[in-house]
Amino acid sequence: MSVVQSIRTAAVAAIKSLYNQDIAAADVSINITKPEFEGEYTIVVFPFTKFSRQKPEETAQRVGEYLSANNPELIAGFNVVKGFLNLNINSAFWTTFLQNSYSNVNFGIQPANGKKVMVEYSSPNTNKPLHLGHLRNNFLGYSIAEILKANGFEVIKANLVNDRGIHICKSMLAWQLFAHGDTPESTGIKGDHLVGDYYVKFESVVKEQAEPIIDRVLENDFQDFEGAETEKLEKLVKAMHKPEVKEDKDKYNKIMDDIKEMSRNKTEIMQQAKIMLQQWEAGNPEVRQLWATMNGWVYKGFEETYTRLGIDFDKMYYESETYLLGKDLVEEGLRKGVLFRKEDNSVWIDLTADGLDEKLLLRGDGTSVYMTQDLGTARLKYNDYQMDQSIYIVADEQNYHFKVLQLILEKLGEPSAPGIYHLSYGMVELPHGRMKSREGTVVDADDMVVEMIRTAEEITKESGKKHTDFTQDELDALYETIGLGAMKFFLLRVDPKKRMIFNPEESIDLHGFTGPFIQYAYARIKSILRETGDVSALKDYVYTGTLLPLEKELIVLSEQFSGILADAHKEMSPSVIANYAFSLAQLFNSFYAEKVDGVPTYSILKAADEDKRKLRLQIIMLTSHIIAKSMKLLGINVPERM
RNA sequence: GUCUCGGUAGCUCAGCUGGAUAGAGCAACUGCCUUCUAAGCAGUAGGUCAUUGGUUCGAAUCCAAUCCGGGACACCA
Repeated sequence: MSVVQSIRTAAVAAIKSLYNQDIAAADVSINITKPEFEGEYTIVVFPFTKFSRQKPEETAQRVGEYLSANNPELIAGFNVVKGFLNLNINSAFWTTFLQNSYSNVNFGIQPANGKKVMVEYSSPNTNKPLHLGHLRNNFLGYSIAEILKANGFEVIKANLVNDRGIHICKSMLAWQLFAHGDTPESTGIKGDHLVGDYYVKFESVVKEQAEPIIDRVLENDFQDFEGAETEKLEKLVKAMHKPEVKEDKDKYNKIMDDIKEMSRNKTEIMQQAKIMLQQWEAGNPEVRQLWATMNGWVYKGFEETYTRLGIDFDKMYYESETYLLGKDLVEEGLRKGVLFRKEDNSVWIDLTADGLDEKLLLRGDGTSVYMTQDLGTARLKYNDYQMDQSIYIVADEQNYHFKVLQLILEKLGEPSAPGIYHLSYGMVELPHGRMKSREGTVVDADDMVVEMIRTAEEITKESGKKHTDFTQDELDALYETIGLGAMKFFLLRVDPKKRMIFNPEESIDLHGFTGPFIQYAYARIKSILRETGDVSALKDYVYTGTLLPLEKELIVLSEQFSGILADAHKEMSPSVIANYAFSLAQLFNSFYAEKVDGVPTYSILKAADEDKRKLRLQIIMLTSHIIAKSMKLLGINVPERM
């Protein structure tokens, strides 16, 4: 049981005994004592005054007296400042805790709780390489999965690959038209990048072909369109010329975008892509062959990137195998009367009672939409694993989609419904706004990784450290550890909910609140531990002297680790771990560096006596284990030397 | 228009289940390498916690309204 939990329990008993009042443990407000006051933890007693009918000071005094009298093993003393009861935890409690924990590399990790969770993340499209946004998704998904494991859950890491659809056909068609048979082997270009290049090529041809169509539309010539489309365009063009629309830039741009989009759809190359999609769906052998070949290139490229990033999956799902799912769910829904059919044969669900709209689930021609497919996939996943929770790591632009997904599953009575959890994260943006592949402002993931590792090498060389006994392989591994560590930490240290801005002009820092800062603290500890020789004497050792301030602070902070793990899970946020690991490293650095008149206060190897040496060794060993574990939960490695 | 997320130091962010004088890092400025690794440490400076009201012994935190910014509300995925 953690210290805070012990205090809560004791406080509940105290209130019961003193005031005959039943309160919940969770209602005891406990803070970390501010540095300017004495003590480690503080109970806020203001809420107790309602039933104590005493002044806050008196209430605090009585509770303090009761606690120290009845829990001498835990509480050694207290002081009262206004309504704050500052508790001194018995220092034997801390040193016993330390002795129990210092050698445990899995300190804080929870035993299995019998619950199963799926985390779906990454889920890339196979028409272009990964970019910075995917990196945030990948690191988040990986880290959330590891955090869940540390909290005792069984975790299935899943990746649903978007390997079919019109966007894939675009790359395929452009390759067919313009590549002259180029392959990754013949060009030396990584497969996902090669395919991505043809996706870009496709878009540029569309743009070219759409221009004359747009021009005609703007001159009220609708020869490229028919029927309802012509009417819609007439309206749009008319609206565009209204003075109030011309004033409103947003409105004007929106109309212009609509016209552009409709025109793009009429281009010859877009028509060809649509035909190709139909051929793919019909199982045309030639198209399927090309599809398999090009996807194969992409997978090889992705595999390389995933391996380098240390990202892995337990289960792969492919949309080409799941896109037809969900139709049987729709049939069931119709039978149950949850869904309804319109005159044109399309199938809908009415969500207006829940404050949402009507949602289409099958088109008039019987084909399914994104939502239908996701409904089917949710059932497939559940049938595969019967997990208690299914987490989707997906950007916040899809908040509405997931809200609707869960609601529909609920209405259909699917057992997977209650477990659906959308871990919604904010987009990574550039200083000038969102990344747009059409505008070529996308930060490529592979480039980013190379750049970070190069920066790590540069800074390492500038640092003036002599790595004379490192082999070249060891140096390369070190740069990789530091570079990736900096990048992952950068993307994980911020609350997932918040969008973040990345400036490619400024390389990611390696100083301050960063991965390498924490890695450095770890390497420093390991450097000391290499010099200590036999540590078996620490095993049963419990320090009994007086703890100096930073010795105690390090133990207190370490003891909070399991609580931090629980918080990270509750908040679904790796940033909780990142912040904690940084605080711990920071505190260790102060401990390491403090000097009075040139004499280190907390020297370990040259401690004033054997007791202090043993105590401090236990402290830094525990610290090193927690740092290593925290970083592991973020998917970051720590170097033995740097 | 409706829904939703955000607005804290020049910049990037913590703190948000209400608690003591709002914290880090970067950038700026001052010190500290004959050292258990200076990717570090110690310090200075920097704030109307978007605004206004409300609830409370107590509000950055909860509620309401307003302003600013992102996103969503497709027979796209």
